[in-house]
Amino acid sequence: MSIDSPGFTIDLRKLRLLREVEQRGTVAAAASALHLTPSAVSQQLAGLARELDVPLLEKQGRGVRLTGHARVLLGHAHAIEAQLERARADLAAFDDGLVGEVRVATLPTAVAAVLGPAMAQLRAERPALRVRARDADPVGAIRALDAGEVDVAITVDHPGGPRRDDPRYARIDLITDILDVVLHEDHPLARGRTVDLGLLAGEEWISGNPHDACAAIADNACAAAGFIPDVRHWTVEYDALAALVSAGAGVGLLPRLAQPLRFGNVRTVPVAGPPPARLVYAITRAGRPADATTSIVLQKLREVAAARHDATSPLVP
Amino acid sequence: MSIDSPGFTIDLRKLRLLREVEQRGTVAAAASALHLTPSAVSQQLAGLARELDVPLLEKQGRGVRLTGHARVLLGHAHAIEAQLERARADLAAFDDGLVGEVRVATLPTAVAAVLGPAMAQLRAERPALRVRARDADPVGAIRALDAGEVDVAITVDHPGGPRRDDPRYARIDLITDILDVVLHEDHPLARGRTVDLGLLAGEEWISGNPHDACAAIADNACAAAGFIPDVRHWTVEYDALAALVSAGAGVGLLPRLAQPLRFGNVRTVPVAGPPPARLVYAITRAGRPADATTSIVLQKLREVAAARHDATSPLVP
DNA sequence: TTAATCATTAAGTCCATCTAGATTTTCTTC
DNA sequence: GAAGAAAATCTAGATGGACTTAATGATTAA
Repeated sequence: MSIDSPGFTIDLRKLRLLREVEQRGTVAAAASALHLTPSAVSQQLAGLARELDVPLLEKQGRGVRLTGHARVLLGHAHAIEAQLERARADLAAFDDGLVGEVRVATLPTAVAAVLGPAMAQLRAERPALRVRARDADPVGAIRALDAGEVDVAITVDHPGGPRRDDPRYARIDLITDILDVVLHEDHPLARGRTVDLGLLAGEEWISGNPHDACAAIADNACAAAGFIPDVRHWTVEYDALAALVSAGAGVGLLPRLAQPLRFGNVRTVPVAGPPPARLVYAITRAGRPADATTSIVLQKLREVAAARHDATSPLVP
Repeated sequence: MSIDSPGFTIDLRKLRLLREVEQRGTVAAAASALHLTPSAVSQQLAGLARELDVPLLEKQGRGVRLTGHARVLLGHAHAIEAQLERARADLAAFDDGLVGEVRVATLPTAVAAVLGPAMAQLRAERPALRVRARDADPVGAIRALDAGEVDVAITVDHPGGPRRDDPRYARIDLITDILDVVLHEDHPLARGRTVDLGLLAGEEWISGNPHDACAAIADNACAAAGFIPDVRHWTVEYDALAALVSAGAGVGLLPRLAQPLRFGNVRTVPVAGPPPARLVYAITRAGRPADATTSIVLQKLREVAAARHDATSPLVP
């Protein structure tokens, strides 16, 4: 349908004219109230009636009377004008961060620790500010951010991702997610308070997604301990990695955010010395000053992360 | 506020452009879908952003991205377009008598017998067809009908009212409302099966509103019986007339629609011979064929009146 | 009957919107 | 890295819709 074909839309200005005629009783009075000539009002309403193919005005003495069609139409006009008024109010409220939708791409593991609590608090504090969350791995998160599909991404560094000082983005560090060793409960080191990674040089290793930060961090940690891990298995899901350990297939490293595990025969043990970790941060496009809504979500994420950090996952300096 | 001042209304066509840009992703695609040039879409959206004083589009690579403001606006646009769609549907349904409002002016006494039951049935059968009722005496009813304030009047003939064959109106007879004599229970004739009016020639009479049909009918009935009643009291409300009889102030005639009375010491007795009566009818303007909604209400009134007529108030031939 | 009020029509003016072409920016490809 | 393609925007000019003025017809009031 073409944009100027009849019936494409209804001109709200004409509805306004009709409403004014209803309230003031005559075309002339409506025209005067709107600073128009009666001729203009008459022509516009005749045009509206033609577009809709219904009679709107009937002659009544030397004045006019609204038809039943016109009254039906006006019933909706009131609703539409009210909706427009709400739209206008919401546009203003958007600038104050009271109304709007902020789209967030997040690491699945960050939902429980950060995004979920933040959304719960925001829902209570600002009911008209909606957060729309979606899962994304680090690659997908940055891609969605670049494409404008999301306003905020909660993610970690990954190979090929933007550098920390990339001017196209603004970051807020949220929490340091420490990686622990995952061992079967029968493993000789499973009961230790910490584990020296070097002692696991001879084990069969289970690695995460090679595109993910965890795999690289694990490799680096092993390299620092002086060996290259013998990776026999790859998984994308942390749960699958834990399941493999549970089955005795090998050992691995798992971020604390993905814990606790649901396998009774698996133990997680902190790494001895400086812990391998990944920094979870929120990142936004840095073009111009962010919307108030986005700033509020970021601030809430920072608050929630700070509380969480005190509890379980100390930031490394 | 002038009709073309900024903020008077929002052009729905521009909202439609914005929605198309949202769905298709680019200005060019939206323009193509609407058979316009990209230039036109760009200019219109720039104008909308200027009118609303909010940014709607941001540059994103070589394309554009919608701002948070734009998404807030579009949330309302969906609601508005849905409302417009409903308006269009209702305009069509009006012609089928499914949707609309019919305004009725009615004799107060006709509500219980005719209009009330008709409204109840219509509410069940056609929930979207609304009847708006208001009280009116015969003079006010015709005046409201002429002024276009109501579509139907339920009334009776009155002095100065339109003649039965007035071409400006169309009538539908509803019920013949017979007038009975009202007597105090101690009156010697109060226990009779009928009363000969001539026997009441010496009584003090209580009359209704002189502008009302009842007063004229009573006068005529008395004249036919060979006397002119000695009217000592006038009332507008039937209830007041009955109260006067109850107080022993005199006798009178009361329409059957106003009965039963709430005074225990008052009796109503039919007039002997041809009963004085007033014809209750529905009347509409006769200019052009009535709206389907109005016709449906009239038809329902006729049905209800026919049923009522069988029960209590036989039509005189 | 005359005058006044109201709506509508006809004709002309003016402004918003559209098209066409040029420009700028950005992405892709060689 | 250069060239080309794609996208949006800008400018200028054309077009159509909306408004005004003036005239007409109908109705009411005096």
